[in-house]
Amino acid sequence: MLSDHPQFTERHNRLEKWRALGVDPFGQRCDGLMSAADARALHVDGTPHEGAENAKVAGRIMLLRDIGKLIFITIQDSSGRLQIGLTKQLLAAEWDKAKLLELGDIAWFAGKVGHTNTGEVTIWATAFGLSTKALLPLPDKFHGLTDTELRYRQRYLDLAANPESMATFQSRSGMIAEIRSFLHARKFIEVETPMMQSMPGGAAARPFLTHHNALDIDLYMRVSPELFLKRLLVGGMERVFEINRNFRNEGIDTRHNPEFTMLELYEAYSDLAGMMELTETLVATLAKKEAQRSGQIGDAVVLPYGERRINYTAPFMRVAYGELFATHVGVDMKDASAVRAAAHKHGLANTGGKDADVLRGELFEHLAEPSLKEFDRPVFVYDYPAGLCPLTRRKPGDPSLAERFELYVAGMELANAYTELNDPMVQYETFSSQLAGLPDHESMARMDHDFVTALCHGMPPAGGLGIGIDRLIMLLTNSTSIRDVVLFPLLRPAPRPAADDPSAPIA
RNA sequence: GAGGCCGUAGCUCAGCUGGUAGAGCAACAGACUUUUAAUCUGUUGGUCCUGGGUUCGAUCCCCAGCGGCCUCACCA
Repeated sequence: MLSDHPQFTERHNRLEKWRALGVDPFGQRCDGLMSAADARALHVDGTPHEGAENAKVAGRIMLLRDIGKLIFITIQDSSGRLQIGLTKQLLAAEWDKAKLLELGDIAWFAGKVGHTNTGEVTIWATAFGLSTKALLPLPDKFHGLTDTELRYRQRYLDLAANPESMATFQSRSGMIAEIRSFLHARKFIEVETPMMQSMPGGAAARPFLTHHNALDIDLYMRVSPELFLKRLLVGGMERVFEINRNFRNEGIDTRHNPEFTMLELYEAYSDLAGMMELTETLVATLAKKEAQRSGQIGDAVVLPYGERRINYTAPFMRVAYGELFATHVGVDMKDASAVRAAAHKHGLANTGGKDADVLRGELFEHLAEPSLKEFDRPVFVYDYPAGLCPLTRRKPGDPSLAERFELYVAGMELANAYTELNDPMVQYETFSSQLAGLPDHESMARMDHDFVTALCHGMPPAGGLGIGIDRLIMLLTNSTSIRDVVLFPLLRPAPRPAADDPSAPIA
């Protein structure tokens, strides 16, 4: 049984009626189509009721009003919706087929673009055909699909029935194209580095483990492309970027999906300041395009996000890590004993065994980071404690600080950038001390000898930047859950229907 | 991993101090040549998430499980 849906049989009967009329219900190629939006644009002031220009469109039947010898159908394609009028008078011999069309079917229509008595732009069909018979019905034609679980599990229904969802993913695609074109204009080249790695590095995150049969080795899904992209700097690719998936075996919530898309880029001879300029320009540019798309005019770029409105007009705010720390923890970050006392006071466990910078990081996360969601502008936080950033160059004149910033928008970490560390000896020692002090899953990075070797050959001074693409899309499309900007977010597998044989082999 | 909320027809949702369920849309039969979520007449459709318990009786109360959402924890 293909489907136990209660309407499947009725629709299958309808399919047989099409066959009886000599029509292949799973159609074929259709030439000369235009989009519904383009067809609509053929209707201008002065166009007569019955129309002047010819158009041919195809799409899914979303609404159908059968008034006897006249049928109004609203089709939807990726450009939007358009009304088709089918009359017995114009279609004569094809009328039996017109009466067979039903909601959810995919069909094409050709005719002149006119309008109805009430002014609705309408193609008065003189020819049409079934492109694909739908054997299952669409969700409620008015309410769409609201069940969040079904929206994620059956995204095709969400896209077909909920125009806002389609719009979000169209925006996503457009924004990623913008990012590529922005970087190409700045002479970056796009590369792809391994997603399956024998040693996961570049970020302190739990990896997924998998296995290669022929080589009989375990492999990790990457948590970051960083160490490979830097090898490319050593090789002479001076400006590289990758937009691709990272995989982190951690919790799932509104801001985290186990696989997520990162933009990571490296620019030789640049530094943290260069990355800040690039980030600010890129994010402000994208926000401006989105604001224009939604009809905003003028120089200010303000986009809604949940309950608040974020102003993306450059320059963004800039605040030193230590400044936020002093304000919210109430202690000078450089005063190690005061930091330890503060950690103890705020009940952080095992204060004794931890590195002082780890304590600083924890205090910051608990006390300072929450305040970042109060800002209605993007804010760069810079000058991080060096111990939290093993792949980052120290600040000239203050080795306790690292040349790093994070960009926070609406309290979300959106971007992370560094002046990259390129001293192989410092790198080696940092790796070593990180591995010695902490359990594996907490270590900031694992020892990667080949990476150290690469640095020995010389990596140019560089700035590096990572931007969480999903989060960026969330902010710009006003989506408060990452699952609304990831087409197929990870869910627990749906329970297997009882009728299925649980021992059936998986293809 | 912890807490809160939720799960009723294909979809969107009502309902009940405990007495085995309703509406709209969709579907089916019919009417209709200018509709706009078309309208009108008639009809079909339910493991009230699953399994226990309490009770004369559970969709409703209790416990456990499954799934989802939210908050927190985890988290370059």
